[in-house]
Formats: sequence, structure tokens, C-alpha cells
Amino acid sequence: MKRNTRQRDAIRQVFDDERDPLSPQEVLDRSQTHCPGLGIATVYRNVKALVDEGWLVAVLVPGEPDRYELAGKVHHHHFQCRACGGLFDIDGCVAGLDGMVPSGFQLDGHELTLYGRCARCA
Amino acid sequence: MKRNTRQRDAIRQVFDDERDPLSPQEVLDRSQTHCPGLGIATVYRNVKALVDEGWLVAVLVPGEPDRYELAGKVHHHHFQCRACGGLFDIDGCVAGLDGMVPSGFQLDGHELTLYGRCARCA
DNA sequence: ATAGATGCAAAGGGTTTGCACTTGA
DNA sequence: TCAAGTGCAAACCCTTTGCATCTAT
Repeated sequence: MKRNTRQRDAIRQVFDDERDPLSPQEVLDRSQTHCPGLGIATVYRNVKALVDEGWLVAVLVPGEPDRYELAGKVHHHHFQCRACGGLFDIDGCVAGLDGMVPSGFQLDGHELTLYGRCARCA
Repeated sequence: MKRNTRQRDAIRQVFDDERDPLSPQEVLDRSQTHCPGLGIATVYRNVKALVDEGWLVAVLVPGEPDRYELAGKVHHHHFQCRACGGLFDIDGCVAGLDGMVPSGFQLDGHELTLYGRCARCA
């Protein structure tokens, strides 16, 4: 991915405009506004390339298609609405993780996903 | 799922014998020892039924296919080893989750996965 | 006997890939 | 120009579903 294409620019623009993690399909929907005819395969190829070059990071939500968001954010977690399925960034983190790890285990990271209802669906 | 079939018994047996969370394919592999000819569709149907009746619970690991384990364990989370891929039960939980939720959001559950190296791989 | 459960294969949904065409540099 | 990038459709993988057959009760 060395060239600047209309499609690639549209995809990057989508992530610049959106703060919350997006699935490939959501990226496609938003991108097509500024780049009609864009194909889902191109979204997948570009998202993968953008992750490889460190511009995006994957947000892995259990049981959901993978989503992506801009890299470089401060440490945070996510909240998924059980009603609309939307994913929202949650600031802050929890403490006490070290105390949960069995002796001999080395902790180097964690993923936390909160579930419930978002403000609109509640 | 109101009847006791050979297939259903074999599937339950697998979960009784295994403590670790299993994917549908792993359940199939183990079940076929005691029930040759068992189909993957039957595994999916029975696992789903066993979850619905509360005998199994889904273990959602980000980026991994869903796994299932016996219900009734005390609330716990999981540790995944980055080296061997193994999943380990982690006792305990974290506090302060309510404070992380934006106003208007309703929290009703959470998933926490720790990453690092298990005692054997460390 | 008969509704429930199974096995197979086909259908779905999301993701990847092959290939001819388009396009940025 | 001409290889990188795209669009389309087919291929894949995992999961679900339709349907004829089998079976627990």
C-alpha cells in the first residue's frame, strides 16, 4: 500500500471523523459517501495495511466481528450495548489486576469489555 | 432438547471430563471417541441447548472462537498465555467498574481477559 | 406411534483471494 | 508506462438451517 488512492483516503477520513471503533462494514458504509463504488474487499485490504503500519489498532470484541480504531489513544476500554450492538470507548481502567494473577504467571496486558445499555437505549 | 440421546450424553461427558473451556470443534473431536459418527451440527445444537438451560456458559475470549465450560463456577475470569495459547481460570474480580461507566449507561456485565505468560512458559 | 433429535448437505454471514481492469506516480 | 491497487465474484471458514431418516419415550 504505497500509493494514495481515492479509496484509501476515504477510509482514513472515516477513522479520523469517528472516535469509536468501527467494523469493516461500518467503514464501508461511511466511506461510500465520499467514494461511491468502493468495495468491501478494498476496505479489508486497506484496514489490514493500516494496522500493519500502526495507524490503526484492532479492537477485539468477543463474539463480534473485529473492529478498528485510531492507534495512539491513551489506555482505555470499551462498552458494548446489548440493545443496539454499538461499541463505545470508556476512559479509565481498573486496579488490582496484579493481585489476581497466580504465582509464576507474568502479566503483560489485559482486555476489559463492559456490557449493558448505552444512554440512548437505556 | 428433552430426550437423552447417545450424542447428548457424549457431549455432556466431554464437559464433565474437561475443566478447560472448549470450542465446538474440540467438543466434536473428544465426543467422537465415545460416539462415532457424531456431526458438528449436533454439537452446535446441543451446546446451544445446554447454554440455554444453564448447564454451560460461554467463555468469550477476544479474537478467539467462542468456547464453553460448565456453569456453576464462582465468578471468575481468564488468563491467556501468549506463548502456548492456553486458557486458565483466574479467581477473583476487579472493583470500580461502575465508576467507569458514562452517565446514562446501564452496566449489567463484563468480561476480563488477562494476557501474559503462564507459569510453564514464563 | 410419533414428536424430538440426528446427519448430511446446502445455505448464511463475514473474510480472503484470484484475476482482469484501472490508475497513481 | 506499468506495477500497485481496485472491483467483482468465487472461494473459504465457521455456524446455522432444511429435510429425510432415525429413535427415545
